[in-house]
Amino acid sequence: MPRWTNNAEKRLRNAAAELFEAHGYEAVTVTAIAERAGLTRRTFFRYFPDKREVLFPQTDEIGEAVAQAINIQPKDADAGVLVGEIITVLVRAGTVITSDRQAQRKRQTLIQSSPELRERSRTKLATTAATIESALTTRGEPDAQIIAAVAVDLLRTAYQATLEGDDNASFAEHVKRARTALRSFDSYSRLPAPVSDP
Amino acid sequence: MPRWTNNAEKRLRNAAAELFEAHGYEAVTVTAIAERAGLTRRTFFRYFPDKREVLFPQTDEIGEAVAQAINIQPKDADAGVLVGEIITVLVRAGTVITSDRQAQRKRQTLIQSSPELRERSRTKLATTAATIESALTTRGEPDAQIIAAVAVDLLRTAYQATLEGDDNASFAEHVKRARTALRSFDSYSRLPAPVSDP
DNA sequence: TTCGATGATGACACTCTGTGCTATCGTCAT
DNA sequence: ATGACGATAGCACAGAGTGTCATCATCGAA
Repeated sequence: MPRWTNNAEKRLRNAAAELFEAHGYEAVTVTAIAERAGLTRRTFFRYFPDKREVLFPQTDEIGEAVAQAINIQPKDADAGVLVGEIITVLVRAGTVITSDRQAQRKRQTLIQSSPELRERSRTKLATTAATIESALTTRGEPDAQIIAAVAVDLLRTAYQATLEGDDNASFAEHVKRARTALRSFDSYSRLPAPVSDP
Repeated sequence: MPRWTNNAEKRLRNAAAELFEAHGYEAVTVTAIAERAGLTRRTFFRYFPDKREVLFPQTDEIGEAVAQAINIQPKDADAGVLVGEIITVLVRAGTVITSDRQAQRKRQTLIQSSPELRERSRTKLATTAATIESALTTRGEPDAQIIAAVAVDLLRTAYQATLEGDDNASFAEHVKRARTALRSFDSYSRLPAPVSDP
């Protein structure tokens, strides 16, 4: 029979979660995590490139899903259609993610408690944005960067709003609300000289 | 007479810049920077909280400027007006920042060369977004978070486009283009079930 | 001038992260 | 058995960041 149940990676993640919850992220050392998992410090770093990563299991599933949806679209789809698809996928993903609000709230609280973790969280979202941007660029979309960035903003803000709200507004509703707010950016441009823009 | 010219902070920044340019960010040790500046490792950390920060001198000037512009507006200004002000200030700031393209290109190349520096760069922008969001929230704007996030996205993407482009498009033109691209987010929502949305 | 306070710097020790390298142990096919 | 192989332990090391104390220059007051 195997030494233990052998899911070293899972054991490490569980140990980390328990210790972080008890003492906070910074107070917990990698050695402590490894020992609680019955392993060695060195082994920890064979499963995770660094200490933060033990809290971010996912590969960029959302970004991949969005890229997939973009690639499926017909060649002549314009930006409006592509964005519509992006939003659809994001709403689906966001709804799934926020299904167990209590667990996500705890996780989010932990992440927000440490600058290191906040930075890593931003990096993950940046990766998602990069994935989306790449898919859009492949299709020749000239404004891929800003579109991808805003899409991820919608995901993030709706995610947080869904978790923070005591009300029962759905993720989709928060996305819709945020999209509406974007209209503020489309007003008549009152810059130095309003040249021509009927 | 003072030991040297005593601008310890400036000396450290210069030393760091020179060494980074010569050997890359990661290859340069804090000790090396300090010694080149005629100081000690320990002194370095008295001027900068960490190694990355030696490359990010600014206090959040842009965020403050935007917040200032927001606070000036009359009480009854709606989101469209506020966003207009935000854009105006961002365009001014962006134009100034991108005035010496060559220097900024070098700086940006260095930052992009290291994951640590990319993360820190994102953190700085997140700070700017937080400043703007706070100013908007103070005014009772319910969509402060998404508006602030998108505003910073405009700043960042236009900044990068301005630096990367060999053409002579201005920062303002890049912002305008990106704003136009945001219209894609305002299309009819074609989600699961189009319930009621005339 | 001398003294004492003050602020900046040096010097040292220490913890923790992250990494390379080697040895060891268990498992499995032959 | 035996040998190959994958996972883990064990060790050593560099570098980041921090706390603490000593030292030194400067400057105002007696």
